[in-house]
Amino acid sequence: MTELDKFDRRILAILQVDGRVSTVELAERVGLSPTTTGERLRRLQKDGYITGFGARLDPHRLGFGLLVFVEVLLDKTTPDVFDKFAQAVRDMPEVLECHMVAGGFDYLVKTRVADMASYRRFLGDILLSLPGVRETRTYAVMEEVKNDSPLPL
Amino acid sequence: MTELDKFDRRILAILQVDGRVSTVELAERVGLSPTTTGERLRRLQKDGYITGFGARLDPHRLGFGLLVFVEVLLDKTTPDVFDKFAQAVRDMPEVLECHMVAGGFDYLVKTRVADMASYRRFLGDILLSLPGVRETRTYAVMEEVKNDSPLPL
DNA sequence: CCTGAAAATACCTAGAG
DNA sequence: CTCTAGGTATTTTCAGG
Repeated sequence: MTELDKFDRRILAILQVDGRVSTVELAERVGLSPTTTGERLRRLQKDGYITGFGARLDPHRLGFGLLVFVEVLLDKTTPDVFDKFAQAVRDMPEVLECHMVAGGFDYLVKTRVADMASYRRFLGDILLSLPGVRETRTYAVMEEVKNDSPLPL
Repeated sequence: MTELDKFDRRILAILQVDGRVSTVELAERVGLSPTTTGERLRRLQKDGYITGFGARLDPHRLGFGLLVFVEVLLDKTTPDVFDKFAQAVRDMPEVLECHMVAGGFDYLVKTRVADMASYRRFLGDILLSLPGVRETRTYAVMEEVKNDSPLPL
């Protein structure tokens, strides 16, 4: 678990984009033998650099035409509003991301829904019904300029 | 390219989480034969439902300890500021996501950097040096409550 | 859509540099 | 720590029903 050398970074960079390459092809693209490459790959997983593999899906083709960001402000009078909100959000399948931020609001929520009507339901029935939610600001995405870019290794 | 049935959705759901399962294991988990499953998988890729496969990496272990969101407001006097900004952002490896939004600002930028000093450099030397950037608001993430959640198929 | 085979490919171990 | 090489196990693929 010391440090990553040039080959490790190369492996990670390739795997970020082509998650399904075989060990032999990966080996020739990084310039090592399949055996060594396989060992490095296993080590990178064991040490937690690689947390998993997944397919990239096209949200628009799957009925998620609308991407929305929501800024959430909480009522900080109750003690454990933050934990409660965080746990509730983790259980919502519509929420793809949620981050606690420092600045003008408390949480930034990223969600994908079918359309504005669906989002209206999500906001009213689910998000605003949570205890402690004092205010929300909705920002609908008009154009996804860049999305799911790989980490610059 | 008609519609997705229950099996297709099951395949996509599994592949989102386990992008490297073999066709035979995928087959027994969805309850079809390997042959049929392989054909469906190929079709889902050809029709664009699956856009690719990738490894999920741990940003914190790779030197990206700080996640930051930036709201950007543009100077709308020049005609093509939007296109210029969008193209510049696409070429920045530090920027993981960028979306044009409707509401109080123009673009929402998601970036990962090593620390606050790195972000300071990114903001001053790169983002603010772009023509047409009138104002930015920075929100540093204190806790990543939820991240890269799969689409709820 | 399934079964059953063949063909290809992958992984794993052993042993040398 | 890395490579070469062979044997083993899987997987994929292509028949035909």
